[in-house]
Amino acid sequence: MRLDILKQYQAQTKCLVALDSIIFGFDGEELKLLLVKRGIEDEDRTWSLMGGWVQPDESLEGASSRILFELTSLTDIYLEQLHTFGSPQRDPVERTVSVAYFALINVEDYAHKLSKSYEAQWFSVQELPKLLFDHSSMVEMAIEHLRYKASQHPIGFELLPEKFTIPQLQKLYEAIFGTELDKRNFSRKLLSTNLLIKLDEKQKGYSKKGAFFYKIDEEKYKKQFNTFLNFLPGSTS
Amino acid sequence: MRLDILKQYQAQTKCLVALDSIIFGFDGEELKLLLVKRGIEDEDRTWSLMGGWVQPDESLEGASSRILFELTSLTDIYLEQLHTFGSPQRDPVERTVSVAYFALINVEDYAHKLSKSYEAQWFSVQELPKLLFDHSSMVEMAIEHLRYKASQHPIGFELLPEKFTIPQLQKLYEAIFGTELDKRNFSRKLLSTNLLIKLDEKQKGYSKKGAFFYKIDEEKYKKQFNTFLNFLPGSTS
DNA sequence: CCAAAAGTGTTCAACATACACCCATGA
DNA sequence: TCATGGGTGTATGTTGAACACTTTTGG
Repeated sequence: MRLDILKQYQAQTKCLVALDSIIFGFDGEELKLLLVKRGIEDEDRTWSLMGGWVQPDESLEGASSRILFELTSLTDIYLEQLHTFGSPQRDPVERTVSVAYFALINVEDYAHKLSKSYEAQWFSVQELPKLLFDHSSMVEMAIEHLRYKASQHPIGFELLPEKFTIPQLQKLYEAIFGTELDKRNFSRKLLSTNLLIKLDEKQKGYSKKGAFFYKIDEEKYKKQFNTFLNFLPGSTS
Repeated sequence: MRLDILKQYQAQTKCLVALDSIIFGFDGEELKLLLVKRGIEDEDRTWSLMGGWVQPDESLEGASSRILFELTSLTDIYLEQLHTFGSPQRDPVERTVSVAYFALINVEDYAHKLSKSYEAQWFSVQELPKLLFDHSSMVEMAIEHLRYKASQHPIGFELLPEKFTIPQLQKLYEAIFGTELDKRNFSRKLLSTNLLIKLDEKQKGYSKKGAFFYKIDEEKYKKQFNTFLNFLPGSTS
């Protein structure tokens, strides 16, 4: 190793590297965000994104899965790096570069798994509290990204239980985009992807007639994920 | 400030934070990447992306502009954060988290501005040399992102001189997507965006007839940038 | 039997594709 | 005058949007 190179490395100021997760969920009606209580002063412990430090021998993806697992006890979650935030003043305690991750989980199935060690709570994305540091900008970017992504890829499934109905899926898309959709066009478009497998079972309790459950064709879904599906749905009249 | 919080900050291992730029250019024929010579051993100085350290009081965007300016003397460049790379072993000297930035510049106009202090060279994206560390994955991701982005947004203009012809623009899109396009459909689609302003001047020297120059309507371009234009062009027969 | 949600088909407009010929000019 | 690239129009198929009625069943 050349000495001047080593010196150059040693001359650099190091930085704290943290990670924050924007965790989306869907309860059947509204798009939700999972927040925890956190703060640097006793008196102003505010709501914030779930986060943590990147450990010395940990990759960023590794850290994001670990942190999500600590909070939710879930593995195999849809997780995607969103953006890295690094303005010098973003953390008033000490300069910290934070890598934001974008996560999609299914509220209903896993609500009971939430760790008791955190004061965690689901908030509607419509009514978010004031957040720590620059977490509001992270959330804003994440919502924009969710829309972008959901318009191109059938990513919505990540937010639903394994078995879901078409009206449920439609409500999800309506929540993501904040619009109403025409159910005839929606279901036609959806079924034309051939990504759904119709089950014999019907949903009980929600409506009198009951809607058929579907599940996703995992094979095709994974294969087609990176093809553009132009999934932005047409609106209702 | 609560003491336990402060202690928690102090207990964390800090990390070197660097930045690498994937700089695209277009010479009228091929999509190019700007690389510099760099390396940690005398004997294996390899080609690499232009990069640098993030300074203590500098934002990430600030660092990326600074580093690009050092190399090219250009300001006001299209620059976008791509992804942060942080696997523990990516830099063999010491753990370094690197934020990759994606830059689009115009080769022709600014070729002469390249700093002499770096051994910099344009390479066709078709024939890239072996690169330092994980820079090849960064480049791969950047190319994919360029395609994605260019298919949705009229981002191609960033790679061209202020005045350009429609055949030039078509060549650029062909280079980005690695396909041939039908010029009739391409120009119709392009002009239908109403983003181009036809100039009186014609290009000289390249063809006998000469093609009209166009410039972009900056106003509309900026306004429409974040609308999806679905710009993926149809192919030729 | 009625209210509430599920499910389904058709028409029309817009857009994407395929395709071929004439134009301008420098050599 | 001819070779080279520039520029344009039309016909056809596909896709998305608008729109209304029938079905099921729990209360």
